Amino acid sequence: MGANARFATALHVLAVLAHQDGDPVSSEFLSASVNTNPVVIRRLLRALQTSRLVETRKGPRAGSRLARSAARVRLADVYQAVRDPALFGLPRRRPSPACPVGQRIHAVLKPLFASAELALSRDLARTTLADVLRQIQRLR
Amino acid sequence: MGANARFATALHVLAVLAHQDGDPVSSEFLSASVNTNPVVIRRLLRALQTSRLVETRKGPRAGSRLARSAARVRLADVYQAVRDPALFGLPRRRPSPACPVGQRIHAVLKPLFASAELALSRDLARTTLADVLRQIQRLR
DNA sequence: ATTTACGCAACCAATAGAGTTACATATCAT
DNA sequence: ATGATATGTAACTCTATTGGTTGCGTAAAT
Repeated sequence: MGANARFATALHVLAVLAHQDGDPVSSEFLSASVNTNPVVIRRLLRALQTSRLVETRKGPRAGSRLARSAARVRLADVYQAVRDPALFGLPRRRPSPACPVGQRIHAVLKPLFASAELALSRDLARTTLADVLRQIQRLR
Repeated sequence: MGANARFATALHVLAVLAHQDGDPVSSEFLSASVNTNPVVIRRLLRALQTSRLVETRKGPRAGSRLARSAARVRLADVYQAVRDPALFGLPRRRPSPACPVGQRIHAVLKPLFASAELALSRDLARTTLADVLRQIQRLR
């Protein structure tokens, strides 16, 4: 998939849940809309469950549904639920401690990266899942 | 490497260039500070050259140096130079056109993603390479 | 009980990126 | 000119991540 496509897929899934408001939706159904395997969807749903964005029941006529109204789900919440641990990673290999720059660069960069990611989250918090659903329905 | 570690490595390289202000620095020297292979650094430098952030000369006593003062290099410029084409990718597999949500979700998400990335860039534009160097030197 | 759908482990495949090697090319110094 | 130096670039391997897939156990509704 593309870079960080989990976020887009999560929003897709949540949009379907919002669209089918109330009714539990099976991972089979979701995977058909996303065009992938049900297990991939279940993996994604687990992250959304952990963040209390969706609830899932087992058994016949079961599936997943939103744990709160779509208006209360901000894109920033979804991003937090499924994002990679670090948007801006640091290289695996440690810089040379012999170089004055290498010795300190990572310590300097960390808070700068944190600030940038905060700015990102703030922007994502401006839009809710309800907004997304509204736009989807407006496109008809 | 970690996710998007190219950005951190690029900033590391540029910080070294700023630190050695004026003097051309070889990819050999840079790779020692970053703790990697010179070719990896040269690949990175090419992206920075393309964005006119560094200039490189060949031959003996040659190497790379900043193409403008460190105060004129914003982190957002560096990010633009080395970032992945799309911060938030879309899944490779197209959603089902049979599903009303799947049919439209990507079109709705695209501008939302663009807005978030713009917010990110705006934050990164608040800091310059000179700021980074100053902080490194302050840590002594 | 039977059926349905999730949970989860295990594995394979595709992808991207770093790392590496090798060699051609440009340029400086003499 | 010539030799030394450092980049440019292609080609390859290695590794990590992620999606995709299969199989089976388990919970819950009827």
